[in-house]
Amino acid sequence: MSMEQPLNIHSWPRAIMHLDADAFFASCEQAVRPALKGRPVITGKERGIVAAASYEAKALGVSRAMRLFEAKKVCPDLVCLPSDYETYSLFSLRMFEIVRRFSPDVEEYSIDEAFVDLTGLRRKFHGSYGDIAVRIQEAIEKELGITVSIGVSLSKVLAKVGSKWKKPKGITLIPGRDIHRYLARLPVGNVWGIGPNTKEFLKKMRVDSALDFARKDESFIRKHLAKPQLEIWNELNGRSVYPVLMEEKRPYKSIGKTKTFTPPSNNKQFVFSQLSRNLENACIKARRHHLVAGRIVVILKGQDFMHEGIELRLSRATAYPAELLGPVEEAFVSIYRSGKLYRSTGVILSGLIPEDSIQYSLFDDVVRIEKMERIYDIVDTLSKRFGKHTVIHGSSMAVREQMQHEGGRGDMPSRKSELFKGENGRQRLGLPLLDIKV
DNA sequence: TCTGGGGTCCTAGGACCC
DNA sequence: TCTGGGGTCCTAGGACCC
Repeated sequence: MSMEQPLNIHSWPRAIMHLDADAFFASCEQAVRPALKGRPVITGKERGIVAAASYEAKALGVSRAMRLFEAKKVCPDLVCLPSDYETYSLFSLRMFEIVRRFSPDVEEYSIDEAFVDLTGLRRKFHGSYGDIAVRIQEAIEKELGITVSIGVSLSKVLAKVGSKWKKPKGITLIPGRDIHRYLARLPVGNVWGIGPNTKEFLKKMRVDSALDFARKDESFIRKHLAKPQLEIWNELNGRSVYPVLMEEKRPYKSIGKTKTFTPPSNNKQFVFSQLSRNLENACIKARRHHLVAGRIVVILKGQDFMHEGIELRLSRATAYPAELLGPVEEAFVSIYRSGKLYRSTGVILSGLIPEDSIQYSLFDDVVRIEKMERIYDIVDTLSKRFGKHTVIHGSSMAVREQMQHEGGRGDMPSRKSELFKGENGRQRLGLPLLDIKV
């Protein structure tokens, strides 16, 4: 394999901070309701698994992704709450605002994590990077009532090592001369970006700690691994290659909705209505962000956890289910296998572009499209006022019907579409959009 | 961890074109 | 007719993350 391209290594040493909120969802709940402070709290009730656990709950043996009934078994006093993303987003927003008071160079990495480039800020704040970390930590705790853990080092990967080192409410500085001490005590699989696969491979090569990995020759990395690992290797050695990206929320590249249902079903109409519901949800999200999709992937997952997908290319980008339902149904019919038990369906909208950049072709029925725009404006308005899915497509109805009387079967007759051309086991739909009844 | 949901990036290899 | 080599674009699937 050839990787002659040099990596973009920054030429001077940087001071990069990683900030990670402690048990974020649970902490927000405790901040909002002080009566919950000191008590074992978890969120995720709506899904039946633990999404976040407060430190009190963790101390009693509750861990992430645990099933709710198990968590209650080990901890009968557990306070179980549904996740309230609106509130968490608000806390997140305020947290980033506070961080930005110290440096404009902030990357909002996820709802509860930030990277900050602190390079050169010591003079401005009359103190060390550690002092700056303390001030940020104090400001967040005082103003929001939640705690964060912070790592500061020469690169993003090392800063992440630091923020995980001591939790909750830790501050860990890793200067260049101390890097080896931290890495020696860190299993390589715990390094950001090293997943189970790479970990297994490295184990075979007798690379166990992050230090073992960092000490390997560049030639070893280039020979056996790929670009992401080479980047991580450099970062672990204190050479920063990942910049702190402060771009305003980059737009979505894809929007997906998947849902698992239990028990698995071989009712064709029911499975399709699940798919239809996912399509509606994905489109709602796309419209909320004023995006339209040029491509759409339809996915079915069977009991064996193998999934089959098919990608559709649209002649005109859209985020209206009425336009997509036809093609999606064709795709569904082509991959659905009668009698097979399915456990999940999914839809991914990709090739996303801003809705105002749609180009109409000569063949588009502009009048019909505008009519549809008005209808979905109304749908979105109603949903905003009365709740999601106030108006749903008929094709999604079976989701509800199934809830009412379980076990009904109603296989639709299978019809194979000529629109699909198989090639190499993959299939592709070369559209014209189907008729839309508006 | 016997498997929830929402994302991003990388890469090998095919299609297509000189 | 057979054949070589090189470039670009695209996509499916892998790997990883929160």
